[in-house]
Amino acid sequence: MTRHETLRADTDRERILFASARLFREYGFDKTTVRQIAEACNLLPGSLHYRYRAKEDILVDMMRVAIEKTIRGITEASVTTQDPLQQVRAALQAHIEVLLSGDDMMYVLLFEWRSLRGAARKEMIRERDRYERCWATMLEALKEQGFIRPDVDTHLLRLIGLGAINWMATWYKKGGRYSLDEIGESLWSVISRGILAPKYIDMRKT
Amino acid sequence: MTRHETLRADTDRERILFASARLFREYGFDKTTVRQIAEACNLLPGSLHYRYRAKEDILVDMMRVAIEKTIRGITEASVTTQDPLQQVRAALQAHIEVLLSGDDMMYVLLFEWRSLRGAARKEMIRERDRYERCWATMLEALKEQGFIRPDVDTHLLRLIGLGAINWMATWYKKGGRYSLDEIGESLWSVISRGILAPKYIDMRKT
DNA sequence: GTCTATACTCTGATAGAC
DNA sequence: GTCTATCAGAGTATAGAC
Repeated sequence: MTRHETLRADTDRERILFASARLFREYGFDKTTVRQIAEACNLLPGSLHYRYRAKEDILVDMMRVAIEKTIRGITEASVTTQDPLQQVRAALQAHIEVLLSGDDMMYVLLFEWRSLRGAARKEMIRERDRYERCWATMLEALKEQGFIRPDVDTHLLRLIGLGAINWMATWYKKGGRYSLDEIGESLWSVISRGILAPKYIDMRKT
Repeated sequence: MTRHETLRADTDRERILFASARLFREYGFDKTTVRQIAEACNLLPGSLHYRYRAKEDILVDMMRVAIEKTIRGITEASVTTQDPLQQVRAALQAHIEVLLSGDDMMYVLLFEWRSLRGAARKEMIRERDRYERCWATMLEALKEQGFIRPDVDTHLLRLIGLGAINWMATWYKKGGRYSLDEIGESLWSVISRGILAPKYIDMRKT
């Protein structure tokens, strides 16, 4: 396959994924028909079938892209500083921004994994675990270094924190009452005061 | 309608709602067929249709029951004490317990409202707002009385806190690593330290 | 109130011409 | 690679006997 073909393929793939993501988000995976998807891509159903043999294949491919984007987001954000606290702060903000910046695939990733069955679902659960392990590693390191109070269970903390962020996808509206920065700062304000050892609380930057 | 008929109707209604909730949770609303529901209730599709004219009607009725249960849960919990901090603590635990105690309808309430369209969806949004206003009232009162630091935005706090709880429905497993009490205590530990004015932090009971 | 039987629509997926 | 045409099956909802 030549470089040109690769680029074309990526373009087509992305056009299908973006259009599908918008539809899956608005109507849900089950209520979206392959005819709708094809129409949104200016393709006929038969042509779409040539790219993706089944509707579920589109969903799986979309989720792979979305989770990769999320992992890349928090990874790149957290390497911009050496300060362990700032790394977590940056990763938190990155997760919020990747999730809420308007990419419908992120929304689909969170709420449509139930539409997957069998092997595809297992694969996505593995991918999600891979993402969560990034957080587990960060938080455990922070605790070992004494930043986090000993009585805090980092596993539960991760579930609570990521839950608060993921749920934002249900209420955040672009251009609404809060900016992404305000949201991130509020969350960090609560969580950092809630979990840090006393001597570090005043070291937080917002 | 006699008392006997009322009870019968409620019983039938509940049988249908419980069975539907289990199916909606397991397969999703869209993938659940009316034939499946009827079979799970030991009814034939025609008989089920006599009770509920459309599948969506079952979902709406179920959500009404679930949201009423939630509101009753936090209301009854918060009146057991006069201490404003303990009221919020109790309401928080009540929300966790109502949500995670195993009632499939609660799960459906959280994740299937997207399957509603038009008037039904609007009604559910109103109901959800009614519930959230209970929290808004509690939190604003707490702030006015000086328990919560002035820089905390109670609206955002509510969204963050309820998000953390609601997301628990995606990961909590009965009999798993954490009990409902542990989960509630961890969340309260983080949030209370995170938002309370300094002089109240040591007044918290866990 | 409950059942049998079915109408009618739309779905995902495919076959095969071009 | 893209299109036309169509399949087999599943979906909701209903009509009408009992």
